[in-house]
Amino acid sequence: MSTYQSDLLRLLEERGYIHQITDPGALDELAAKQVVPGYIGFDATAPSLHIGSLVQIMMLRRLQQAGHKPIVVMGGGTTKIGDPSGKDESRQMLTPEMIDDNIASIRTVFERLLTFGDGPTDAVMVNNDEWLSALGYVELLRDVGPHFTVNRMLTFDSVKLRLDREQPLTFLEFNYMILQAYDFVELSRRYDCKLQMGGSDQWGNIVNGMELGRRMEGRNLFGLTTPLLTTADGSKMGKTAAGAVWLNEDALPAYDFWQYWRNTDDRDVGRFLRLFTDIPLEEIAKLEALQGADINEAKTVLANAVTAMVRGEEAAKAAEATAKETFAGGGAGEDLPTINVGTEGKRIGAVLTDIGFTASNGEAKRKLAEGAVKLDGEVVRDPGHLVVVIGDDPVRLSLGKKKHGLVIQ
RNA sequence: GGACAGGUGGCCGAGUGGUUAAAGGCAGCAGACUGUAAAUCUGCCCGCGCAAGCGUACGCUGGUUCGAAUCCAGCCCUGUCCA
Repeated sequence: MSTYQSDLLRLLEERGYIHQITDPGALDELAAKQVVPGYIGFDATAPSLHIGSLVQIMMLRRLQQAGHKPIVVMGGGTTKIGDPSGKDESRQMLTPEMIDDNIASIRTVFERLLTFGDGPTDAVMVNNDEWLSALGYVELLRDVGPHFTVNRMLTFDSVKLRLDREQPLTFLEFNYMILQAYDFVELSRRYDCKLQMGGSDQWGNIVNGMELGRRMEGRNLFGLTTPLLTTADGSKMGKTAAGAVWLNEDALPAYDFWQYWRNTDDRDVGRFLRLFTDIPLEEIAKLEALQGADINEAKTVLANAVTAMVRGEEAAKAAEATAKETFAGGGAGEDLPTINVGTEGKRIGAVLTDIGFTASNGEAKRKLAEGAVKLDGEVVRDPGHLVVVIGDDPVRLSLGKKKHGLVIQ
């Protein structure tokens, strides 16, 4: 299987990105002899992507590392429609301004991971709204419509799922796949884009795009999907109780981001190191081989590498230092969340909620009753307890073993 | 437009007039055990309040009743079938 001649496919293969490829042989040949522009589409529904998208972003990074051209397609236009796949309900509509703001915010993360510019292998970011909004309805029906049969559209998982679950699928959403397919055609015209990548759930959409390209323009296009990434316990990546693990700093502090990786399941460590870091494979093999508690070392390496890449070297260092002090030393690092209670002090329940450890005063009280709350290592159970800080020394506040923060005056 | 079925807490899903803040499951949080892992066991799991207590909640709006998620009417939404 791993007899690829191109750097690209070898790299993707050995690091575990490949689930399916439409025509591996031909793509391999192409990638070995020329620069292959490839794209992945991203959602613009929120001001930040979360780590569920990180595999895709990494794939673009690999593409560039292997000497090809990554194209980041922001779904500004398709966001106006809403992707029906996997969603229970229709997506909420966003205003064009919100979408633009989201894209600008998301771009900051891409700029850390890809090299943008005008060179042949520099990354570019485009918004599919550019061409989708320009399409006239009649024109679209005439040019693209004939290449889709409703019969086939109905067989797509994204559609079938909704229908099977007896959930609504609006005509608007039904059109999503057509517009998405059209993206590929447009990108092949503009950038001679040859390859679309995505998660395995995008296979149908990707194939649609390829076919449309072939039928409309006679182009030979390729598709490649990654395995659907789940954690070892079977859950989808990127969601925690506190919410999604966002890539943008203002959506999730670096310390929490770092902690997410530090808490990786043992069984995922090797896989994640390959997918989400540039660490050489030999080194990963060594880390992966660590047994028992030693594997924590590998988790730290993982957390450092990913945080450094996404948030910057500084952020990673600060997060690691804080974690070390907090967990190993029993002290408190500077990077912990901090809350100010002023000179008057504040009731413990309010402090817990304000710092974000508990969602409500009620939950704070329950946790107090359970004996999960500590101030400077001392269990506090009284919900009426007033937290007062004397002088400049912060008080260390803990909920359970993992959530720590500092209370200052 | 018509007939039928349905809309319950983050999700799934019981409940069909009275301790029902609403069974059970999942997810989540905490405790024990550990390695900031997994598995397992235990507790918690609407909001406000230090507390007594209060306020919200079963699609929406009204009504019946001492009392409704449960009955009635209208409306909205979804599905299936018919036109």
